[in-house]
Amino acid sequence: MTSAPFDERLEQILATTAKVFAAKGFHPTTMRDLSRATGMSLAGLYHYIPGKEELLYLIQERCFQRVIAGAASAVSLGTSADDRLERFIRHHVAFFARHMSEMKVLSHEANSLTGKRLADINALKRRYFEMLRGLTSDVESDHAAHHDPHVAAYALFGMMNWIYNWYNPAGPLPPEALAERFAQLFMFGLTSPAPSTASHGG
Amino acid sequence: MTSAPFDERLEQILATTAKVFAAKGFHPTTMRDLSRATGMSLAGLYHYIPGKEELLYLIQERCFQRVIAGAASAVSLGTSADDRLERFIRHHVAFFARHMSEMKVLSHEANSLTGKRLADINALKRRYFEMLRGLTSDVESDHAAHHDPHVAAYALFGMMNWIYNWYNPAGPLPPEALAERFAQLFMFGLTSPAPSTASHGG
DNA sequence: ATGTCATTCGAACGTTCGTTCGGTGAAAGC
DNA sequence: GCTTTCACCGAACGAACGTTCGAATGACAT
Repeated sequence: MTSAPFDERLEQILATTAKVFAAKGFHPTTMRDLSRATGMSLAGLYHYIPGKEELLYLIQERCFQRVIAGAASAVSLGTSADDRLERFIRHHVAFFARHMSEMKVLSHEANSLTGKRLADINALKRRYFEMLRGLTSDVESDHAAHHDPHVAAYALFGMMNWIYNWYNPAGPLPPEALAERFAQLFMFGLTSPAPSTASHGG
Repeated sequence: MTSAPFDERLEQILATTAKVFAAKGFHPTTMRDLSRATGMSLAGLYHYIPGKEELLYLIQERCFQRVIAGAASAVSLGTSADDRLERFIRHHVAFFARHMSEMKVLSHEANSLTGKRLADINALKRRYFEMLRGLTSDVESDHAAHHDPHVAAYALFGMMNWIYNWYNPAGPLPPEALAERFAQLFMFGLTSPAPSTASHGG
């Protein structure tokens, strides 16, 4: 029941809103901030969305669906437990680095939603987490390692979801290089010798 | 120029406020929430602090000073680069787990301050970060590892500072056990064989 | 030309926010 | 005994918030 131009305009609004939410945070951002950022009147915004919280929900829901689909696709190409986990890591980190605003909003505003919308997003989160926990569990079985797959999965998510606090995708370290380093670091630890790829010296 | 009973009352207020900030977030928390939580009138609160933001600042500043001092003390006992880094990790994780409210507020509300107060906290953050980067750098030198100490330090902070999202200090895994697992995981990776300590089977 | 519908707007509404004002009662100082 | 100081409060203030209202605009079908 929605028309194409309507959807395109909504998409623009969501993209702009994600940037503002990422920069200022959800709660400090006012509808007047979004009005300014989108070049639209306050009332005009309400033609596209029923309220501020729905904007946050739409940003999180779309982003999460994409990251889950991408991860499933990446993992499906794996040839071993180790390989599948490394592919998951590389996909998540690279996706994060390439969609910093949306992923920051997803990570940082995880509890800014309420009610059904919060429950919806939490369901996606659980699905994604179980996906990773399956992988860490398989890897540990293969290596007879005695970590807890549950703890390992959360530790890895922490490592990866923290990057919005410091990483600059336009800096000297491109997203794929960051992803590779994270994969090596998590699989083999800080004390392991050089990763298999050539040195990144420069 | 402050009296002892005044300071004690302020300490109570800060402890209560930290819990509320941790539970609801800084911005959604209203002064009326804090009034209710402390059992004090709205105006009464302002007898102890000049404003809401100062509460956040005091919580973050005190907590950060404590964590920095504790880390310096823990690291000083180390006998090698590896040992010092492991001690840093164990201290940070255990401290985090034992002061979840304050550390969550420190991690999650890192950019909720403004102006001079923000600059103050950021200075402490830089000091703490450089402390860890020195350690990851030393460890990598010793092992001729080819990771980036900068990236490794941020990855580790992410791993550790994420725990407020999932860890329950009163659950089956006590803070020290969590700290030990994190240390092993970061030093040797997920694929490493069992850690040197006895198995935690059960 | 007329009616319809999507799109957009300026202006306002009611609420809630952080903060302040003017005060009260009790203890402390002299 | 009078005053000062401290700890605290009920009530209110002005500002800012999310949201809504009623109307204007333009495109397009009839």
